Amino acid sequence: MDTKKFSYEYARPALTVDCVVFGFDEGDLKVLLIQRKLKPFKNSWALPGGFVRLDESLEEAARRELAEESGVTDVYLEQLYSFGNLNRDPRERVVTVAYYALVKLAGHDVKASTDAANAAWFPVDDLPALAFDHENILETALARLKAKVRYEPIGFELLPNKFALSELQHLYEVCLEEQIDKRNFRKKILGMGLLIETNEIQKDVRHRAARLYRFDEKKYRQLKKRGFSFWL
Amino acid sequence: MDTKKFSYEYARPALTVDCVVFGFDEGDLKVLLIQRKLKPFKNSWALPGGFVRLDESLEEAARRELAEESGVTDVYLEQLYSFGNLNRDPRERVVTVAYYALVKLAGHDVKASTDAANAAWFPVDDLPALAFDHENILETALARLKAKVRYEPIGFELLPNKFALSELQHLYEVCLEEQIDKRNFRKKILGMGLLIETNEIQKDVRHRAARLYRFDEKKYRQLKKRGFSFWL
DNA sequence: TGACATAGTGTAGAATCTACACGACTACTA
DNA sequence: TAGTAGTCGTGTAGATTCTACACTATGTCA
Repeated sequence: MDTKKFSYEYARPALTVDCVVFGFDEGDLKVLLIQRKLKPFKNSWALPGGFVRLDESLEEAARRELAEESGVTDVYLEQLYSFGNLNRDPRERVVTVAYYALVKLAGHDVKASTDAANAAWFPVDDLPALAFDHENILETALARLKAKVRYEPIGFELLPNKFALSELQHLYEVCLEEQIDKRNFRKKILGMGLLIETNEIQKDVRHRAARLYRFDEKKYRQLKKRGFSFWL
Repeated sequence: MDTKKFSYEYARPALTVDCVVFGFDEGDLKVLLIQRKLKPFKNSWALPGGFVRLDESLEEAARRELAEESGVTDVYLEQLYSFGNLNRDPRERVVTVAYYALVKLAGHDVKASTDAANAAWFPVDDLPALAFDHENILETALARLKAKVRYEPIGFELLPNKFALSELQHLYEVCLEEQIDKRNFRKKILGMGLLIETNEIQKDVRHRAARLYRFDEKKYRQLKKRGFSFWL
């Protein structure tokens, strides 16, 4: 039985997408990994991903794989980089277009995202060995996140819609790996006029509750058009 | 005669690389384009590029195509973005990994690079219609160049090894599309300590000749390791 | 030798950044 | 219910950096 139905004049690499999914919870940065059920790297942890179909764009493929393998939908998703070294897959030549996603982890229950497949969240500084060149991809994604969080307001994608300033600050401290002065941080972030003060406060917290804020995405888009640039 | 020798179980998109080659000459930013000899878009101008072979990495493919189609070698080359929309190529599904290159155009004679194929340099603000989605790729490359020139010393890749400060300033003015104050520019760029003063001056110039400088790449790498960051 | 074109130089005022400490509020507990 | 523990929320002074701005010097060319 010949299952190889698609023929071409020249050899073609296989094309996949892989996703580095970041979440922020319990005070640190996490990545979503899938445990492989098939060879090669059977039982190893890997980034969610898979083959690109002919009837979908690259981003569509990334979103589909994300949904199928980990139940993650409606997230911030951005192309990261394409990896095409010769021996990244032991079976044959595979080129992958990597994406990274940011999810509001604290909102969704962690276990809810986890039960779709054998998926789990790992702290970025305590990872298992990964399949293929996925450690390399993950490092690239971390570097991108760290750089981009400074000049685009993407940090908010990792927090719930309503958050305390101290949570935001802590997120930045974790991403940038540096301490930030509380008063200076507040001055700067509030000075940009992109946070809307709600009249809610933190709940279930064992000390004085902080005021919650929302990110004003609409205003950000307006300001951006006029040449404003987010900077932290 | 069956020329379709390569068969796969699932359909695969074709994979190409395309290069946006920037040069800086006669005071403005130029792009290298190739005139297509084949359908589709026969006779249209397009970015140099072609199919990725199985025995070469993505970057190798980009360098090979660059050399074959335009004679350009030994340049700064960096991956830009991958484009995979469904109908970017009318024949079939083609995904392309785009790169951008920076060449020291003033050194090499323009015509020397041009005679390899039907290739020519176009000012970025006066381009012909381009094949496929190449205008989109080019815009993406321009945006990247404009952003990156601020925080990485890549501008030097577009200038000859020895250059006058006014040439460097002019390059920045063109890339950033804004006027820069001469004294402030000199203060900042010299203050970084990354320029080596040569004892040469401009030649063939019809006014007082300016002193030439070189970029101190070695020192930049040292400083970068210690956390220094280039900024303009 | 005079006209032209660009090279090369400093400063003052404004804006931004940095470092730093304490009273207010809430939950918990003894 | 008074005390304690833990975080919230706030302002300022000094250092640094940014910005705007104009003239003399040096070489070419006619």
